[in-house]
Amino acid sequence: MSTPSIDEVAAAAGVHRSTVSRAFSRPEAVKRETLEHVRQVAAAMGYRMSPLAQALRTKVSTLVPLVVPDITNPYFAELAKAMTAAAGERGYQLVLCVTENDADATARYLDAMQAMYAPFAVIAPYARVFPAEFESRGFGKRLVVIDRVESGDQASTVTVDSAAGIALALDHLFELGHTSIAYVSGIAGTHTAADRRQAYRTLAEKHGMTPIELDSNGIGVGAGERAAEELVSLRGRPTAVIAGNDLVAFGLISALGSRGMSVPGDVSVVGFDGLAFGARSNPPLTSVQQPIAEMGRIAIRLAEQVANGGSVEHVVLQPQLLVRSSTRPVR
Amino acid sequence: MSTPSIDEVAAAAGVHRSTVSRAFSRPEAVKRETLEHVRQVAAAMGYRMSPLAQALRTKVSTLVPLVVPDITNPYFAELAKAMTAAAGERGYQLVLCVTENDADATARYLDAMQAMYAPFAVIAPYARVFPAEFESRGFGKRLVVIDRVESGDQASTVTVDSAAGIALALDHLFELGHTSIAYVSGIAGTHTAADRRQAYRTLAEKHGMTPIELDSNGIGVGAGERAAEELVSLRGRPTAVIAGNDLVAFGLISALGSRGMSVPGDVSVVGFDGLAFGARSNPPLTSVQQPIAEMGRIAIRLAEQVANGGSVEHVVLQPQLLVRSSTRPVR
DNA sequence: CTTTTTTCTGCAACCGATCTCAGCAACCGA
DNA sequence: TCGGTTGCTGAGATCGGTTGCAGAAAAAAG
Repeated sequence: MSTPSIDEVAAAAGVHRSTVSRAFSRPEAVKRETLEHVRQVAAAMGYRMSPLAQALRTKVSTLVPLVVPDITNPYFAELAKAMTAAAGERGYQLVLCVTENDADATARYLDAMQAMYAPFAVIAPYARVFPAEFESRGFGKRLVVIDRVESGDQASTVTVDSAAGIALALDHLFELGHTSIAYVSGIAGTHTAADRRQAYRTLAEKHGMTPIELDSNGIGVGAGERAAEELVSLRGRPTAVIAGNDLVAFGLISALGSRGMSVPGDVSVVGFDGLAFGARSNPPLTSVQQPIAEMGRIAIRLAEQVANGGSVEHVVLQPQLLVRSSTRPVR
Repeated sequence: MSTPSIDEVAAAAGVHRSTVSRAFSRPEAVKRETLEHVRQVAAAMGYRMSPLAQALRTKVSTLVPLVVPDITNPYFAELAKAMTAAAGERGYQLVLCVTENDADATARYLDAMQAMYAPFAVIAPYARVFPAEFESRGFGKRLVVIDRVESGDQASTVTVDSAAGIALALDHLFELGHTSIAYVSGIAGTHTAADRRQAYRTLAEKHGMTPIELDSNGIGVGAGERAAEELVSLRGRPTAVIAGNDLVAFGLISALGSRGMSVPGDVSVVGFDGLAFGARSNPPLTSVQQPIAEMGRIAIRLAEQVANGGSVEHVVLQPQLLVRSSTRPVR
């Protein structure tokens, strides 16, 4: 037996539909006794309002799409987890939209969610995103991007300070005595990926080190593999490498292992993301940690802000260094 | 400018609402010329039907919930990916419901999806699931469980043959000369987890080996950690261990590494799941592979079957051994 | 004890579709 | 030519809520 409709509840409580409706969505507009009575009757009947009917009428739902390219990537998985919690706290229901990095799929998802009257959308991209493309897709500025964007007035963003993160990694390695530190960017074509890489170059030179970029024009997966290949063949081999993200770091360590090099024995590795899984990898990964939970909460806040007519904003968070076991003093 | 409503399209095409509706949902009931005309006008206006209004009226939506306890667990992430694809192929839209292993959250999700007129639900549990609990939650038998269940007539299931999988792992290790093979079950309280463990016991004894269970009453995360602890302190230390799932295997390898033991140098490890990530772990993980993509497709098929009044069914798939680098002949 | 204001509830239109039913035209065979 | 099908379209109720408006009852003001 399915849940009763509003009319059945109204009949049972001896009031009109609209009163039942108000009892739930605008309680202050109903006399106290009536309200209690209606709620009691409703509860007894196991009544719950239809979100469909509600959304249809009000043109607003509590569905919030989180668009990610690949849920299999633990970074996006952790983000999804954090965003689910953050959305739940504010009464929203997160809908995960996995695009497999396909622009069409993204567009379809956004259209579908638009049709469901989602109040706004959050998107965590794999490649540079052009908010203008989304403007036409109906969400306008009601969009939060977990990356930097080209033209800052079109969508809110929340990111972590790339330069600060890279500095954290570099300083840690300097303290351990490393002086030859390479960088693997990995596959992501996001602005932040580019920023981290640029930060590496700039900071390396600032410290009088010549930047060594591994797999510098790598495409697709297997960045770690290719980087390892390059690394072992390098004369004057670097003693440490910073990876643009944790997944690349894992791949790199694996590929290094296959070539008989151990981490941190032969080379130190620091990742970027600070994923929980890094604590159980072999070896546990030292990494620049992004405050993912906080990013989720902020993303929701920014989204609500523009949805309520507020202004677009760009929040940049500070990362922290998470020291585990993949780095060690240079011999 | 949002998408026009059916009435606006009808007006523009000079026909009645109902004709526009039929032009899309029951084209064979409309004269050819009318149909083409309506479709043309609709396309020109960028019209798309409101899934909300549609679902409200027909009491059927294309939303299919996939309930998983933790999207951060790569097994569930891969399952989600496969199910998204499988659902998409059949015209459904998967909605990921992450419960954080909380029964209330599960109930809330199921209620919500029921209210959205989801035709059925797929659930991948962390603990034993009792379909009876869900029967009352509105989905009745329109439920597919990615695990074995207690009473087989209440919900369809799709699983992989645990005994066959364990046999695969065991035979592989036997071929490599291992004779002392331990087992770590890990944290999952599912029926399949229990089945794998039982299969290990049975098969070990059948081969004249005394079963060695590590962390045999482990609770919560850190199974790999505790198992490693036990393993190193064991006299007559096993030369290989089978993990109940890949995640535990990763944790075990990590913890072993921290204790100065290398895999596969000191001990061989085989996992269970065959996750893609295992190819990039250190070392790449030998594992019993579940045909996850196929499981997704079958889950959808079974669900459709009971939704259309068909019968509950239990599909058991055969696993395959994925040999990578975490196993090696015994010295 | 009126008059005015406030509080509460009911009425009915509306959101955007679907679907049964009835009506009309064209077509069939007799 | 006429009754009976068949094919197509329109009318209007319906799904389950929300909300502006109006009116009754209660409270406050005069």
